Amino acid sequence: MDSGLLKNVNMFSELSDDELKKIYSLSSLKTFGKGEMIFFDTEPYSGFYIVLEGCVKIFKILKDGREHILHFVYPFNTFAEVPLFEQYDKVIKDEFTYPANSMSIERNTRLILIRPAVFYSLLDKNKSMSFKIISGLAKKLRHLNKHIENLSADIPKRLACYLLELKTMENGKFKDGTVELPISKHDLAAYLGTIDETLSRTLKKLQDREIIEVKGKIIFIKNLPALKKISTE
Amino acid sequence: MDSGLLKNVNMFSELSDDELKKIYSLSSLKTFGKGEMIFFDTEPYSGFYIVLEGCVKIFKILKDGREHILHFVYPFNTFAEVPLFEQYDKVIKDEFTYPANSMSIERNTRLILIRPAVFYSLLDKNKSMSFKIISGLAKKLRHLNKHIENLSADIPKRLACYLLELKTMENGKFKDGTVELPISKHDLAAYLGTIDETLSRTLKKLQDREIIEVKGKIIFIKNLPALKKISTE
DNA sequence: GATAAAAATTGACTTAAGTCAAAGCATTGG
DNA sequence: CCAATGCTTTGACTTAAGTCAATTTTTATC
Repeated sequence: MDSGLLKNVNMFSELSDDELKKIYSLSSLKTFGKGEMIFFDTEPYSGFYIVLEGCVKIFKILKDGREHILHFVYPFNTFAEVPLFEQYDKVIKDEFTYPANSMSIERNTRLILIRPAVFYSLLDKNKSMSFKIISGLAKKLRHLNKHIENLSADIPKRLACYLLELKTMENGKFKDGTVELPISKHDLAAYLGTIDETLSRTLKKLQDREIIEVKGKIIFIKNLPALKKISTE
Repeated sequence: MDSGLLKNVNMFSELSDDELKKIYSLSSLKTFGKGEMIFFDTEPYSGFYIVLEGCVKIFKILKDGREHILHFVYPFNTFAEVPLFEQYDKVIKDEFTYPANSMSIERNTRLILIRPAVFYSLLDKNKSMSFKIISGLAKKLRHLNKHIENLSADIPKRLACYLLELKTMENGKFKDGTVELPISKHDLAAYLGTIDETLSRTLKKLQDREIIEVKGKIIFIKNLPALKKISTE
């Protein structure tokens, strides 16, 4: 009986045999060949996975077609559990998608899929605070994830993403498309993973192309569609 | 009384006024000027911080002196809480250091320092499973953190780090300094944030310098000190 | 308001790493 | 055992972004 294997999963290590059997009976066992996709990042979230055998890669496809791998997952580790802690309501309503793609990279990868409802009922005893902490950590994970994604793009793109994010955050502070950098240009350069000179030149290039206008820390966005294009292309 | 401010901290939002007062009385209030260091990543861990006012940057100093910022932290958010969930024993014994550096980037940054013991006694009600989940998330956070760090290094360094990590992981599989890549070179390239050709050339360069010898997925480490040097310089 | 100090910009140069195209190896299945 | 497909390597070329050095602009302080 495979349910005993679940004891090797850190998260479940202190559950009773009965509880393990129940989880097992409520979950799906799936087998994948090498190179088979497990899920895409466009797909609605339907639960997290435990690797019993084989290996899985978690990755993003960059716009230019390259793939950027975030994790390899080995037996008795879980993946795609983070969305469970992000926004309970949305997960329950199937309004969430997987945060990345996953593919089996071994011939005989065996997985267990744990559905959200099964997991939430387990978690039911430990409420409030612990859940909040987890939620906070999940947010940071998500943030770092995005950061990594940004770091493999070129500087104009990273800058465009930052400006657009800033515009969303500051929403309402200025009527028009103006944003104000909340940090020094030196700090912004370091945040974008580059150096002062390059940031300066990149800002200038965008200004010469009439996409933005820079006045110290105040930046007028003169051509929003163009900026959006840079941030996605 | 400042203890009421703590209700704005997500993690504490459901605690009673008495509990908040207790936390406040057991913690230290600190004020920093712009550019003042809050902690270094070489310093023993002594608790996590809550920003009441101002702004803090969390960053790593790269070997060439550049700084790479991981987060900005704004009022009512916490930072340096992750070590609390990593290895309880080590935190308690002061064997942990902060995972990054932090500096105030505003004139009048006010912070509260929460010591581990205070926090753990709060958490005491929610044990076992929730704690394990948190611990799992924390591990991934740490992993992503390292990944980001790697991405701002050049490819030879990223590769050297990977090989050394692999050597540690596989410890004992081979007697000598040999390692076996557990993934395809294509996947390794994507994991290192580069492309197949560059990985191939980088391996060759290391081989020409007699630091390693590549035979398919088997890699003999012929000059460990040199590899270590590349991974740190 | 003058002067010092810090922050930001600019130019000339270098280099790491990506692109494109082609060839060479190796697995694997019929 | 040999096609056939998928990995891996190599070469020639391009380009984004970093370095170094100097200057200009902005900000703070007496």
